[in-house]
This record gives sequence, C-alpha cells and structure tokens, in this order.
Amino acid sequence: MSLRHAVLGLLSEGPASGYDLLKLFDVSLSNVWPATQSQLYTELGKLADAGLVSVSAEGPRGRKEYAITEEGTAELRHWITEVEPTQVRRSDLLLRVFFLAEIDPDQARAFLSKIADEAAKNRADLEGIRGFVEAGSDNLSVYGRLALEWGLRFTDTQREWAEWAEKQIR
Amino acid sequence: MSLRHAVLGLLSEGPASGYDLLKLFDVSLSNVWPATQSQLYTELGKLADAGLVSVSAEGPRGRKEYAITEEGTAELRHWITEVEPTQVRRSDLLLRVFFLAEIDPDQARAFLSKIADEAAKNRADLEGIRGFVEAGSDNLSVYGRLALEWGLRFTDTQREWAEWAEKQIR
DNA sequence: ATAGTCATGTAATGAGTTACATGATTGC
DNA sequence: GCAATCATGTAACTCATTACATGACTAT
Repeated sequence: MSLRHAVLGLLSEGPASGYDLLKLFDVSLSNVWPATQSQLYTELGKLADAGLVSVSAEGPRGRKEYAITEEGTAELRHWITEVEPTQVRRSDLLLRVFFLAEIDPDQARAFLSKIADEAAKNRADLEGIRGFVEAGSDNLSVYGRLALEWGLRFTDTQREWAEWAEKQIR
Repeated sequence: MSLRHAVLGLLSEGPASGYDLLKLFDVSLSNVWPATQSQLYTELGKLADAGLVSVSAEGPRGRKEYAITEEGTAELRHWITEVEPTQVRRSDLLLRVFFLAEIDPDQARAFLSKIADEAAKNRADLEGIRGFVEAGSDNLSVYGRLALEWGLRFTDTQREWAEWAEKQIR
C-alpha cells in the first residue's frame, strides 16, 4: 500500500490535481515508486473516500485539485515512522545469476559484463539528474538528494560486483 | 513473469514436486524471489499446460514430480540471455526518505539509524548463510554465492549510506 | 481551424498474498 | 493412537500494467 503514501507525501507539499501528480511522479519518484495515470486517478478516489485527501478546488476541464487532510497527514507520519519498510526485494537480475550454469561461460560473462555497463550508464544518468536537482531547496529536492546519493552508491556497488563476478566464472 | 522462470531454473537441476520446490525456494531463492505455496501449485499447472514441464513421476499422497522439458529449457535460456532484467525497482524505504521533511529531525535521524542497524543485521545473517552454502558444489550453490556476494556488498553500501545520510540531517 | 496539452475516468489482465480446505503417510 | 510432516488444491482480495475512451481549453 505504498502508492497511497507516495500520493500523500506529494500532497503534503501542497495541493495538486491527478494530472499534476502524474508529472510529479515522473520527475521526482519515478526511480523509487513509478505510477501510471490509471493508478493515480483510482487511488485519489479511494483516498478521498477514506477522508485522507479532499477536493480543495475545481478548475477548467473537470480539473479537481486535491489537498491532504489532517487524517492524511497523520497516516503519512504513521507510515514513515511506525511501519516497517519491506525487507525482501525481488530481483529478476539476481534470479538469473542463480541459473547461469544453464548457459555457457562465455555467455555468462557477457551477461555480467552487460550488467556492469548498464550500472555505469545508470550512474551517469543519475549524475545528470543531480545537476538538475542540485539547486532545489524544496523538501522533495533536499531529501530527494539523499535518495539520489543512494542511487549513486548503489550503481557503483552494482558495477563493481558485476566486474568481480565476471572474473569468478571460468 | 519471473516466477515461471524461477521454477524452470530450479527444475533444470533435477525433477521435483511442488512441495520440494517450496522448500527449495525457501532455502535458495527466498532473498531474490520468494514464492508462496499457493502460487507454486498454480504456476506448475500453467507450466504443464504450456508444455514447459511435465509430470515425470507420481508418488504417495498424490505427489507429482515435475521435470523440465526441452521447450522449458529453451525458454529458460532465452529468458536468461535475451530478456532484459527489470530496471526500476520499487523501494518503499527510499520513498519514505523523500518525505522525511514531514517528521522532525530527531525522528528522521532515528529512522536512518535504524536502517543502518538493520543493514548490519542483514549482513550478519548473510554471513551465516555463507557458512552454510560455502561447501556446496552444485550449480545453485556455486552461482548462489555470486548472489550472496551481491547481498554482502549491497548491505554494506546500505549501511554506509544510511550513516552518511543521518549526518546530513540537521 | 487545428494541433498540442490538459484532464479525467473505466475495463481487462496478470501477479502476488492470505486464508481456506482437505487428506495421506510415517515415525514413535 | 497420534503428532508431525508430506502433499495438493481453490478462493478472495489487492496491486500494477496496458489499453480504451472521451472531451475541454489554449495558443498559433
């Protein structure tokens, strides 16, 4: 049930429509919690029913602007501080690693080499984002930079691991 | 559709029943692709319908032993080498990080400190598994050790990041 | 006028989780 | 005899993805 909290979190910075949120997800949360348009509108409806958000304004083209309610804020804080983050994270990449015996060593090394390359590429992309977000002083930018740093460290580790793993295969 | 490939991968090491697979998942794949009993039996049915596995033996208590077929092996290899691993990985932990402005700095530091502790604990658990799997010379153990090393490096990175992040909050 | 963007909603499908339901065999 | 383990299957529910469907406003 994290989509709900992602929406609440974005609304905690100020009111927004479903359309606004969709763009906000794309620029800020796309790497940690992607959401589709369809999902957003459905979730906003449920959140409104549950009283965690309310329609704060209506505009042209049926635009509905949502604002987080007090209950919504309470739920968001509760989720951040009291609900345990999920432990197990599925990885279809690591799953493939378990089965590398099925393909021949050359292919297995190529597989790991590609992972290393892609990690390097992802790291470079994140560096690009960094340049973009560096200036922002809004909460999402400030804390987003912590998440960004996680990504930089993670992609480094991933590349180093893949390079190491490639050497293990003989 | 990775559960299907996880099952094919395990069956590539030899025939097994749903019950056997459930235990295999628990001891080998639980950290990269957990599966429930319910899911397994359903998937085995679908795999059999699709001709990727076949019932190779029947035993007491309605036990059905499944073996991977040639088509199954082909599909497994295709998945490993040609299908791109998923890029975006949802993280409800990092999602919380984006919203740390919602709670006060003391709580935010405590949140990050707990993440560091848990990463250290997870690392220690993995070390324990390492002792256990060190001896194995079957394919799953050999390649599982690569995945295990990933886990060790990842938990280290996570701990270091969380300690760093904690210091960023003032 | 018309292209671009703003804006919302529904339906179908697939995947994962939890709970329900049942029964046979084995070892003590 | 009985507890533990072996063994399979189904149902309800939630979440995420893709596709379908529609229409209003704005700037040129």
